[in-house]
Amino acid sequence: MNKKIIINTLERIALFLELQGENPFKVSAFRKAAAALEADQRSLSEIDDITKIKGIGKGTAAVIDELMETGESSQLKELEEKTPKGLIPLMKLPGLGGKKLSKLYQELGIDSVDSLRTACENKEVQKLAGFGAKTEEKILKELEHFGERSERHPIWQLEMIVRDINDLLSSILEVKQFSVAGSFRRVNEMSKDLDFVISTESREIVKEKILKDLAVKEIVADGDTKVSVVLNIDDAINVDFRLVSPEEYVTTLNHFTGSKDHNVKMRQRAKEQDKKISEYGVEQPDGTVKTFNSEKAFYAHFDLPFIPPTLRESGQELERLEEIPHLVTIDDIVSDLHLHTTWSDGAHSIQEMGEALIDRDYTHAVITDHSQYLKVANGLTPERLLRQRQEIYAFNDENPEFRLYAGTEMDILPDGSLDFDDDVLKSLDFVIASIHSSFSQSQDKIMGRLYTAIQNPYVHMIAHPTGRIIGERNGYNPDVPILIEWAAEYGKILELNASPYRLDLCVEHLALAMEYNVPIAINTDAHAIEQLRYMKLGTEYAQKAWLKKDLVVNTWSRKDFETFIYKNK
DNA sequence: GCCGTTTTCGGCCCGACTGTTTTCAGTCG
Repeated sequence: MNKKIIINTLERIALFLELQGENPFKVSAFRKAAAALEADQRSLSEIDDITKIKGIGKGTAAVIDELMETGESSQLKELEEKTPKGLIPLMKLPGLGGKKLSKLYQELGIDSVDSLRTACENKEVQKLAGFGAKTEEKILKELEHFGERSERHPIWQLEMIVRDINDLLSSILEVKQFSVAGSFRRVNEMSKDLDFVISTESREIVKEKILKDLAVKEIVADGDTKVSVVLNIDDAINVDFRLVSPEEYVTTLNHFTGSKDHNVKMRQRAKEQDKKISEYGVEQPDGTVKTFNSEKAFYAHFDLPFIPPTLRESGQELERLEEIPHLVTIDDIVSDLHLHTTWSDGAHSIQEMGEALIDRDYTHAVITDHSQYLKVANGLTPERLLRQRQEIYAFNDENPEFRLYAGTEMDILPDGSLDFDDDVLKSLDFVIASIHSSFSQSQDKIMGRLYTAIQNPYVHMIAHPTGRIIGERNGYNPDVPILIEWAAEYGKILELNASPYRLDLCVEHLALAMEYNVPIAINTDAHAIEQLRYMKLGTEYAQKAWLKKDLVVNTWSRKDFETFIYKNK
């Protein structure tokens, strides 16, 4: 029996109990049991007494035992027979939860989108206790475009919107402080909506200005402290604004940054000290409410180090506190090893790129334009590569405190060969190998291509190892655990491409690479100076994998970097 | 359903908003 199946079964039981309108604490008990099992690092065979795990008791252990013995859960089976599957998608309708759906099913026999629509149209729903005409209207309206609105938005789409909203909020005088919160602040790949927390003493004015200057399609909620709107852009996006006083700002930001699990763990901790956390502050045992100037002070109040938003996920982070000081941050980064210029498909010259890198206080970087195969990107022939190197070294002569290295982002061709001969590669300081073509080849073929690159003594790094674009395409589906083993064996770097479109490798694979001590380079792959900012996103994303700074190549000094790149020369 | 070194019963994170009520339940984050 696979652990994943058990976790899924427990979660499914919770879902069905919820649809039955069961006691919410009972529902969450099943969810907690699933989460506890998932958080436990051991495999099933390594766990001798499952009820020793906190959150798993007699009832949930019985489900697990039965699953292990028979492969099935009679409790889930019974629930599935009792509850129609058509109710599950209805849980997604705003305003409908387990209680209301249960009532609709029990009293009107509603078990699908269609029967719900018919019942609303016949005005049967408003007759039920707890429902009314408004609820019925709202359900009908939601049903009109049910399933159209995409559930989750990719980080690259939201990043642009966040920048626009940041500009708007910066321009409002009455706004004292503000920040994006929610899963976007935690650097999740996908988010359902955007949350902003705003500190102001003039809520009404700020609210008015936001609603006036933003392209608002619909106002979803409009209360004292909360405005919730749907933006009028192609892909409707929900944005919540929380308006609070300057004193409350930090605790509100913390609350709406979440995650939910992190907040629950923090509140439990507070409770042990007889304190109470809410978005407005921390209520002390004597009833007074304490507020904070910074999140650092907030965590210090509970004898905790500052926990970066990126780590606030499962609640497990509270048990890994001693690792936090070793994690990579933007302040540790001294180089960028994957950059394009006007020599191939970049927007800026070597000179412009170099100066922008110096402005960022980097000590070194590598220019890695595309290779000749990539004709659409104006890829470089060996001859142009030679001329480019002269320009790079000329820049170094004028800027002795900084160093640009001559590199390439070389294509691994569809037939499995490399785009440059060893003689050419040998002459370069740094060689990246990447796949940009024939994504649909079999996994064997893709792995063969990657193996050729990994084995080559002059290749230093594999860029964007899976080729994925978040929310758009999965890439070329390599067997990443094997790739990681190869990288460890041949001493190669794997990239964390920091572009919000890619974030490739993903969190799970970064964590696996760290187990194998494979060095990781966080690179922007910038095709223009503005894109150098992606480095911050890259380091934050790396934190989600608990990546240690020592393993991140861009934190290495120029001397250590040179030792690595010249070791086979 | 789970939990307990002030507890084996009575809590379970906390509060805003909405729509239904006429003091509150359900939903949401």
